Amino acid sequence: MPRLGELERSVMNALWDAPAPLTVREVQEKLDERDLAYTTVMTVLDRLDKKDMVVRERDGRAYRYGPAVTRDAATSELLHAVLDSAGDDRTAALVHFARTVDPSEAAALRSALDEILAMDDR
Amino acid sequence: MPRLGELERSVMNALWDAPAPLTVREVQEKLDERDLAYTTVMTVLDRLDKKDMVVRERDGRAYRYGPAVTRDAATSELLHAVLDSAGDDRTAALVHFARTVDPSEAAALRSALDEILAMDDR
DNA sequence: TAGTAACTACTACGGAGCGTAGTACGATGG
DNA sequence: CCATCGTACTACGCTCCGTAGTAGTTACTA
Repeated sequence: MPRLGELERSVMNALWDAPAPLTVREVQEKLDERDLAYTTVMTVLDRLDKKDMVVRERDGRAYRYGPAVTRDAATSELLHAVLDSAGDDRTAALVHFARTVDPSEAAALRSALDEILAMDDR
Repeated sequence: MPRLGELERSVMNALWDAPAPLTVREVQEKLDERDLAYTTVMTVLDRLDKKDMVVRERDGRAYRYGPAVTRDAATSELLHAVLDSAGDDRTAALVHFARTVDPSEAAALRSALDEILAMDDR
């Protein structure tokens, strides 16, 4: 997954927050604090499409855009990418990370790990 | 911590791999497969310095450059940055991540979490 | 002592990514 | 048939980064 710019990320967030695929117009309205031109939103969605971050489907004369992956999966992929870029010290980096996450998140993380490790043992 | 380019990352790796701070010349030699100009390496080190990724100290008429943070810490910071960019679903992203890490890394991660969570309980 | 080698500081340039948007053109509905 | 809405394509300026040259300073050496 390629890296996203700040506006691209906002658009993805809009798509992730929506219960169903959105048209360009609807995305523009969701971002109306930024007062973007219609074509700006179109360009961004087009780039996201080229990056395979969104899926588009025809709806009458317009397109509807939806996220190609869930937000969790996308973030998780990014985490993996960072880890891969770390080269050798993957484990060390993870341990460092573990020591610096928010406690409640640490707990969530551990219980998820417990589950998957338990399945492996079986 | 700012994002690094590919050459910048190679230079950081050279610094991380070295037991002590390196001069420009020494970094250039470590990267000699790439056959970079001396000044190219200088520029990169200069940029890394402006990004606070390295520390430089005088050594005679030359400078010696060392990493400003350990590799683990840098990677861990990046992981945090990714997580922050994820917005709401931090925990969900972590859970997704947990389910997709390499099993041996999952084990390492969990034992690190065990430690820190145990300390918190105390 | 004057030339050369080593090192730094500053400037430059081209390509890619991205925020931003305009124009041209086709379809559609009154 | 004309105005509206939507898409496709093009564009422009900024920043980052890989890459490097030049100018200037210090220091050693013949």
